[in-house]
Amino acid sequence: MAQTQGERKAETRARLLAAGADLFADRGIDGVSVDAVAEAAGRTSGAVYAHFGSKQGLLLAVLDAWKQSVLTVLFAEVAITDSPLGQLAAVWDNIGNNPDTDSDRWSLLEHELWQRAARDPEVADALRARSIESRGRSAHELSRWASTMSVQPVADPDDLATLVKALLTGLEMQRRIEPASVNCDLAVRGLAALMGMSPVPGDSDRTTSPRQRNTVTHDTPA
Amino acid sequence: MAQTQGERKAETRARLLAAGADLFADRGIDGVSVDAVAEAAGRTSGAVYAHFGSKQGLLLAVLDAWKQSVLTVLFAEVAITDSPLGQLAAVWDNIGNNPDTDSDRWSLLEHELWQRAARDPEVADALRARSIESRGRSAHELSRWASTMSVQPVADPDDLATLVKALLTGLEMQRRIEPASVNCDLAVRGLAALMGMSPVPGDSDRTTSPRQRNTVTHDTPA
DNA sequence: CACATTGCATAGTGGGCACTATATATGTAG
DNA sequence: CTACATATATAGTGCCCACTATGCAATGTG
Repeated sequence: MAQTQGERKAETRARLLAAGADLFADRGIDGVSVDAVAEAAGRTSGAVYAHFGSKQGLLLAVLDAWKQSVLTVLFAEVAITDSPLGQLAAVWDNIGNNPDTDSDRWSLLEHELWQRAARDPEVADALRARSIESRGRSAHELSRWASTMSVQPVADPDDLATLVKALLTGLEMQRRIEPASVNCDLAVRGLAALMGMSPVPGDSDRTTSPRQRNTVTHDTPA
Repeated sequence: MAQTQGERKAETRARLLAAGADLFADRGIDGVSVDAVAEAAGRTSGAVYAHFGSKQGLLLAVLDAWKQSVLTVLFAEVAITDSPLGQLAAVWDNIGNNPDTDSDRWSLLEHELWQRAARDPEVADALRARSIESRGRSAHELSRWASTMSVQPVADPDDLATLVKALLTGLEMQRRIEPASVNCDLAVRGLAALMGMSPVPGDSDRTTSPRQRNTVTHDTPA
């Protein structure tokens, strides 16, 4: 007996979710056929329909499995950095400065989902739940950070988390269109302004110069 | 002679572009067939291929025709507002606080294009050109504004324009997922921080309370 | 008034894809 | 060992859609 049926089923499900996340991020949801996902997972489309019922079901399951993964990594990276501005730089490096990494693909997938949410209430609900939860976690970390640093951010923790996420998201988008227009120093200046850290020293300061990339890796959620 | 051939051709082209922009924004590029665009324009798919060669050609033409329209309206709205914080509020109202208006649909279309640009170099080039140009205009307006107001923004005009656009884009995205988490006051606080206007008064200040909506309208570019 | 050209319509055509119906093989229970 | 249950494979089916080939009526030209 190589595997029980339950084990095989669980493995198939995990493979399909991983393949779905990968391909959806790479080629876009509409650019990927159910057969392609199944093949990438070493299965056939029959398995997808047995597990998820439809392509949409697979999509929602991918979204669900994906919760928290990016934020968890982010906090880990910030924790192992020391200077205040260096920590802001670590935030940017994780969100928007990692071409061809896991976080890069997650962010493309997030955009795919966002776009679909604009027209599909079911996806919108799922994304909203995720958004509320991750903002809560960010707000907590940000308020701890602000009191440690003795700075006065421009809004209360929850609103501050919204502003920070918005700025990072917008910068990351801009970077994809026009990489030259966005760099780490710029992101740090923007973040510092929101955190109430005035005024940021110039480029000569080494805290915002190119950093050795830390290597906390993402693991695909179960 | 009702129309010369040239007039008819020009009208068909304009109709197709308008219908394409509308439908692409509404249902997504992949969610709209060439036949649907043609029908919305009162023509048939033959006209689309005669004018643009392919669906992609139509898309690029839509992108091209769309240049500047949003920024032009934005500056007009800001110009007819008086108080400094009121002007920041006017910026947000135009970018992110207008459900079911033209600017709302433009922003959805912008996201459609952004997403496609992530996988299609031809679209990416077109978007990049648009981005550079509009940042230039914004930088100019922002630096004028900053010197008029005697404030010291957190970065030079070009970088400041990038930060402002990023923040507005991110807030607008967040608003679509979770409208309650973003309001005008929050946007004004964030913008003010980037502009170096410390510290923003609380909510009781009337400058950020609900404003009568101005009515500068978009015109579909020729 | 011949007749070329243009602008668009009409009518396919082939391919891709979401989804279904059913078969098969492997594990499971009595 | 028999009989059933389950997980996935196989083989369609019908639809949608980008794109093409061609027709045709209106416009332009001498």
